[in-house]
Amino acid sequence: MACTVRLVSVCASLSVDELQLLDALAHETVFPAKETLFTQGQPAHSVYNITAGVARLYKLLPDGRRQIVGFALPGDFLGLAMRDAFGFSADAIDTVTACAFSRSAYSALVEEKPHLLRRLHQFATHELTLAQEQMMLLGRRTAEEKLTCFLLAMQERWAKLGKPSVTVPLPMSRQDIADFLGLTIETVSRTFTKLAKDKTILIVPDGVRLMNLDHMAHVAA
Amino acid sequence: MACTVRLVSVCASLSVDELQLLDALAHETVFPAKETLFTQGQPAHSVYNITAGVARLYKLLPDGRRQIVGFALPGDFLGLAMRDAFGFSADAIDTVTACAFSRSAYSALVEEKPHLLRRLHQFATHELTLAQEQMMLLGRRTAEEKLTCFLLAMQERWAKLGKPSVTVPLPMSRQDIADFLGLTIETVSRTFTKLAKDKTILIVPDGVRLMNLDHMAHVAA
DNA sequence: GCCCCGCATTGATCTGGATCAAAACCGCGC
DNA sequence: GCGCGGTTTTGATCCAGATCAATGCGGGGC
Repeated sequence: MACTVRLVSVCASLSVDELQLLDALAHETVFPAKETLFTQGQPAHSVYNITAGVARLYKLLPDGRRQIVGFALPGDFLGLAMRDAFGFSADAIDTVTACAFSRSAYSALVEEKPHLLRRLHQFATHELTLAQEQMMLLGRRTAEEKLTCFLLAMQERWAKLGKPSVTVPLPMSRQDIADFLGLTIETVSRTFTKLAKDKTILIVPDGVRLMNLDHMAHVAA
Repeated sequence: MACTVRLVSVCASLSVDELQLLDALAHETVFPAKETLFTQGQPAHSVYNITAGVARLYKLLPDGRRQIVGFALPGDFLGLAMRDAFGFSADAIDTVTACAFSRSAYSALVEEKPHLLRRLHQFATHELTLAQEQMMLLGRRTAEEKLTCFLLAMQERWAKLGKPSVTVPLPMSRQDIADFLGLTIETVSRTFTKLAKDKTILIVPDGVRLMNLDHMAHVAA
């Protein structure tokens, strides 16, 4: 497994021989941009560990309203929050590569490796903390605060993956950002424009440069 | 430990001797209505298992805006989503009794009892699923849908605790409901009035009677 | 019983963000 | 380079829910 995210991912807790066990179970899969990894409600035969690319994770209402519950970056694990069926859909934003594990084999391994379970539990509680932060954002923040928090959070996430920079890549569309922040595409666009006019950010191709981190951190509180 | 929530709680996974170990660690604590269990950012010396009453779990912004991230009912475990400090505050809505465990003793026990860890992990992933559901609600649903979903969810939760009934107790204030649903108290009140006029619900002291479950389930989708 | 006092309801008005509607941009294929 | 389809930006208007402002109501203390 030529895994470039080993140190930040679930696998970081494992010994060499445990990794070999895991290797035997994993099959690396490539999903081209826009392809579906899995769909909400579908029986969860596999779980995934993203190794490259970005995926959007979302829930749909019957009338088509969409809420993106998260963006999965390299190192993220998909399959924590499901019993038999996936609780959300996932699709590739750019080209995504992922380690897929059959759920039964993965469950069996987790049973007998408490290290791995502890690591997964850490991931789950971290996700839960982020989800609660997102509830605050969705329920109580203004459009400008939402976008500011989002940009800072994305910078932070890329930084943890070894790409610390004030230039933040944004591979997702404006519509995706809107559906993540509980806004419309027009409001997201207008808010980007406003932050750019304020010289808080500079809009660059496929991303944004953060020009006034102090001010942004203050808005995000 | 005269624990009335044993079957639905974390403890359900334990054997008799493990329960005795846990008993030795627990001290039952009573919090009168409005008292604080713990505060966001405070070092987390204890974790809690609610045995009676209802607590509100919330985050505050520096300017006072509040988001309630959940209501803790009997059987709920508080202390999943924190590293060293609590990620949210909790206070008693009515009289709350809880089993408190010192965090260090609890961590040590979890280390050596994979049963308990697996159970905690189940709780965490369940919480995560609920949190994602709440994101959908906060980001994409209308006021009427929000309240309808909330009332159905509360009914479900009381039912799982052995109180199945179309009369749903609501010990929390209108302001609490507003801060949970990302609305104002006025909108919550108006929406209650509208649902009552539609004969979807009947407002009773400290709660609500659900008069048209089919219609509510349809709105909640 | 009656007076508070904190909560809830109702009413009137305002507004942030949604909706509707063009334009502008930006690859990409030919 | 040019045309074309999808995305983004900008503009004009609208409206769900917020805000501001009384009024109502219920339970506890005396």
